[in-house]
Amino acid sequence: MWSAAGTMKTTALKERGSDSERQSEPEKRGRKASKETRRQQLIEATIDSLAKRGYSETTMADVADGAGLSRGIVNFHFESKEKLLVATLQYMADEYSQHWRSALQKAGDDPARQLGVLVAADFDRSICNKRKLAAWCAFWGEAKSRPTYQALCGARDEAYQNVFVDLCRKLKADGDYDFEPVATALALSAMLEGLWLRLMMGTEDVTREVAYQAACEYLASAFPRHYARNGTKLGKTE
Amino acid sequence: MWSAAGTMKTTALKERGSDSERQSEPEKRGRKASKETRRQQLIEATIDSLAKRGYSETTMADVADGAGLSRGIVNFHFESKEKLLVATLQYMADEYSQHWRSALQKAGDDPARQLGVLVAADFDRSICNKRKLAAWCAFWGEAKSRPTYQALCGARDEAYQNVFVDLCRKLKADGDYDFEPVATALALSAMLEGLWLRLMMGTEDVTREVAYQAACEYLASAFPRHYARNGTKLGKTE
DNA sequence: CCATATTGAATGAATGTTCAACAAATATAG
DNA sequence: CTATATTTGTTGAACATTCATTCAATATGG
Repeated sequence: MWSAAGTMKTTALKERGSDSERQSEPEKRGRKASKETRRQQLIEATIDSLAKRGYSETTMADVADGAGLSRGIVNFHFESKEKLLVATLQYMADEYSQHWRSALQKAGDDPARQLGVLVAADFDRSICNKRKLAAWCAFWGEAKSRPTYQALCGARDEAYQNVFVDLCRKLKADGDYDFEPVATALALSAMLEGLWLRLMMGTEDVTREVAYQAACEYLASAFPRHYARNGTKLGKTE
Repeated sequence: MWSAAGTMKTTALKERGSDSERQSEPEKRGRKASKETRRQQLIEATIDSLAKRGYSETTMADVADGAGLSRGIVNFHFESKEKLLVATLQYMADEYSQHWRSALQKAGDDPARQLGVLVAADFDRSICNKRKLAAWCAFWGEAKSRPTYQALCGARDEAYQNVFVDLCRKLKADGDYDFEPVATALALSAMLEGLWLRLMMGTEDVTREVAYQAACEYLASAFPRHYARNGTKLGKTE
């Protein structure tokens, strides 16, 4: 399911010009799209607004304008602003989850390759871009005071964390390391999130490539018998 | 400094009851504190509100109530809500900066000890508690769309980052490692920030100790000739 | 023509800011 | 050392604005 739908959404949308699928002709007006399409359109407009104005200044009017629709329409498709935001967060969480699961599936059976692919997936353009990162961060800022957000907000959720722990365990057994798998997995996933934060801030000269390099540096440090310094994975026989 | 004054504020206050220094007697009313004290009191109330309600729901009324003062008072001491929030962020940034500089100063000349102390400082109760972390995160969420915040928002600012790079370089020379110092420093500081984020979310079973352990795990991985697995620093001669 | 999507103005609640009145501290005068 | 004046911190109500929500009217597709 997630692997089939993935191709349409995650490719080619460069940084999303926020007007990708909006045709320039007003096309009269009226109902031009299905219910689900309209919901998605509004969610995308919400992400745009979160990224451009931040959580506290995202208004229903801005979302509607961004989608090129009228004011009242959001309350029709989503019951309230709160519901809209929850749906948006759910949308992003699902997308993220699909993304890493899909990447993991394609990685084959080698744990070292699997972990490398997972880390690389985090820096894929389709999810790691200013727009999405800003939206994530907007929700993080509100998560502590909202239980509903908190549950969805860890992009790197429990399942993700368990996969990391599992892979760390396997690599430890295979490479005879003496680290503590749970702690190492936590350090790794926290680092990925921290790098996202840095990328979102946009300051300094931290680009996606630089951030990815830093992550690879960690892999090479923690699993020297599985990863080389240049970011490539060492062969199993080496 | 923080170690001397620390006893009063950072201990025993469980998580800051938000009414620590407010005496229960109304004390008539009227001006009971100096200008600077009052400003600080309002800033503390702002942090309380940010932590409890999040950025978007922090109101002037809530701040005033939290400080036990009247509505109009905030606009008297700070010109506007925006100025209050900037002052609050500045306050936290200064506190963080002082904290790590002070820790660094006490660490002596050994780079390995210096780095270890810096990492440990990040998990000190006085700055690493739910209240402060939540406030930081509230600002992070708004930083992208506000240049003023962006400049102050990296608790781990440029100076901090430079110290990390410098220490990584020294340790590399001393321990003959083959990592890239800039990338390693970035990975390390990003990981610290990511761990903060995890602590803030409060979910899972990530405690301050667990997070610190994860950070130490990284040190042991990246600098095996300087740090042991149990979190202690290896002697220079060993 | 029926069900439903869409519009846009009206509504009401929430909230930041202003300000006139007031009170406390400090200065000035007798 | 009192009494008065001046400055300055504080209050709380009034005001203006922003914004989510509602809804009657309208448009659209089947």
